[in-house]
Amino acid sequence: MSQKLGEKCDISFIHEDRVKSARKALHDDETTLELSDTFKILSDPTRLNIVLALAREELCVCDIAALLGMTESAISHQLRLLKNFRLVKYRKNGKMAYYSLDDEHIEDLIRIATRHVEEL
Amino acid sequence: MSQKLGEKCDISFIHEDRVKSARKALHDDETTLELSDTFKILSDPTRLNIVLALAREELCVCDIAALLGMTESAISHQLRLLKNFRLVKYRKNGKMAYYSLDDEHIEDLIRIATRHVEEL
DNA sequence: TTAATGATTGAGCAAATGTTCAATTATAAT
DNA sequence: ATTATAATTGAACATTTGCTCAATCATTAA
Repeated sequence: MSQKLGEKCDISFIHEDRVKSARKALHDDETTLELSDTFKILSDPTRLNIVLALAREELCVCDIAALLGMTESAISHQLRLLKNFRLVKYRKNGKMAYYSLDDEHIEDLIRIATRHVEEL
Repeated sequence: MSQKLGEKCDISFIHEDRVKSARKALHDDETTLELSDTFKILSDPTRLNIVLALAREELCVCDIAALLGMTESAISHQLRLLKNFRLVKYRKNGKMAYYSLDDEHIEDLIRIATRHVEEL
């Protein structure tokens, strides 16, 4: 995120004032990365469906696989990502692993995005 | 998204009631895809920065490249994606292309996500 | 007209992604 | 003990992604 002054775009900063102003709208690099990662975790249809399902019901891997018509393996891989991201949690009961949502804000995020999509 | 009943997970639908309930939380396939695409467009740090910058200021490609310390080519490629997604618009003036945000809701989305990230 | 410059484009490439498949673990049932 | 099954894991694979580089377009300046 370093700016090279006037190497290209040589009328050295075509709009220096605007660029300065725009810079204030950006976040620091770490926050930016966390932000984009938040969007990334929801950017896959399978994961999005898993999150939506778990927002309503506690389900085992088998349930989710049946619900989405996918293999348990594929679901398990995605659940690991969601778990690492602390979006879902699980409890073990015998052979089964019961997953549920572990985040209050993500539903708001999806709701806003849904509204956005519907207004097209 | 087709469900194969009882092929695997053979106690045929471990929790049929819950799966049925969870299914109601899902969207149709097309909406799901549009939703995940909405998140995907914001899932890259460069695009996220571009959107945040254009939310505050109208900028030319050159400005954005300088702001983010990247080549005009890289920025132009990302702008094309954002333009196709109707998140940004542009006007031409001579050699320059002035880009600006073309979406009211996306800022809300980023704001909610920012709040989410800050609460970790 | 010629040269210079902002912007766009396409090919190429390395890295990341999402699934399948097979192997493995852990628990329950016989 | 043996078998069956829910779940996890790692390797392999094709696809997608985001960038660079070079070429090109479009407009302005000389």
